[in-house]
Amino acid sequence: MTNPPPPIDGQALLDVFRRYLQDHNLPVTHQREVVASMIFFSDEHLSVGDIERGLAIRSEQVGKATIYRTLELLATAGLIEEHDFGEGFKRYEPLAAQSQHGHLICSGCGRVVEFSSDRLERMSALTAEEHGFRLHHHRLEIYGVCGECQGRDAATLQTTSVPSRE
Amino acid sequence: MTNPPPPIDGQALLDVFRRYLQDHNLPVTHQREVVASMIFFSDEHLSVGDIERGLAIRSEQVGKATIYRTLELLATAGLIEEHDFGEGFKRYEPLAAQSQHGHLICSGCGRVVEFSSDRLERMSALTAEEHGFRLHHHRLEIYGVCGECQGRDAATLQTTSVPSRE
DNA sequence: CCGGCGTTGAGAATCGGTTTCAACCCGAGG
DNA sequence: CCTCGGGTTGAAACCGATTCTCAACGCCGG
Repeated sequence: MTNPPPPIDGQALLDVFRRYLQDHNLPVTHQREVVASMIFFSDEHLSVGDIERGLAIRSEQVGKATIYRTLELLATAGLIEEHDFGEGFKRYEPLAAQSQHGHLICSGCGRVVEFSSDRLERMSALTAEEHGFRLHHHRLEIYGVCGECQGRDAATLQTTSVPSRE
Repeated sequence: MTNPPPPIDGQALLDVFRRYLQDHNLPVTHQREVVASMIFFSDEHLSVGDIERGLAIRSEQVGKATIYRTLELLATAGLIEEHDFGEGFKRYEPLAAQSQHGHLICSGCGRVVEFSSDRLERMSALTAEEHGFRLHHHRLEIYGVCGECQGRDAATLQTTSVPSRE
């Protein structure tokens, strides 16, 4: 049930980002470093709001335009991945160069659990091929209710009558 | 390789929707019917803009607030599905009560091809179970470049370096 | 045919995200 | 160090999608 803690080396990613900037003749600015750090040193899927808030707590003020621009850079560099879980905004996570993975999303508490699967890899490659597509990447999201929330819901249903609405 | 034309019976879905409204003591209004029809009788993944435009062509004027409200109703009723292909707005498609499917999205032309796969069904069920989740639904999107666009890209690359036929 | 209650729709508000542009900073060259 | 120039920054304006507001309206049971 508990997923293993991500073995992400934020410092290493940050170094790669610095080198990426240098290689592309782009200035290594303080803002770029702190925004990148926020994501690299987090094991959550952060939203831009999360990043803004986190920076404010650290007394690092960075305009949101710069946050978005840095995220775009990081995505282009292939160091982070953008996700849309249908909340009306996007979330970002450091991209462990390792294999791709899917997301299990709890409709109850919003928790996101990552998983990877060779089966998934093989299947999407096969499917793309069948339709003449050159595969770039895929995105699998499984929505459901996690064990905890199932327990809570069951308890709630005991104490309340059945609501026809939701 | 070509995907079969959708065997969606729009009329049946519309009937289900009417019954759903009656069962929930909600008025069956003209607006609700025409908005639902737009989606039920289309085999595309329509955006709200598409729906507005389509209704305007039919000389059916429906406020966008009502369109959104009807879409929410339809989604709650489980008759349509909401999709976000990262275009900055959402798209909707009638939900054939049948099996779920995934989407192949061409990064070149934006074309969306549907596919279904028992393998996918089994895999997501298994994955959810492994993590203690009660599966609700899943969403698989495979991004790549379709055959046509691959051809066009190849041709473009030719003409930029080598003077040849168009 | 009536009345109540839910629906409708125009417009305003919200909200995530992008653009603008003048001030500013990184970093190569003196 | 100092200087310069192009890329970067950020406040605010802008944008498009979606939601909210609220008075007028229409469905439907009686």
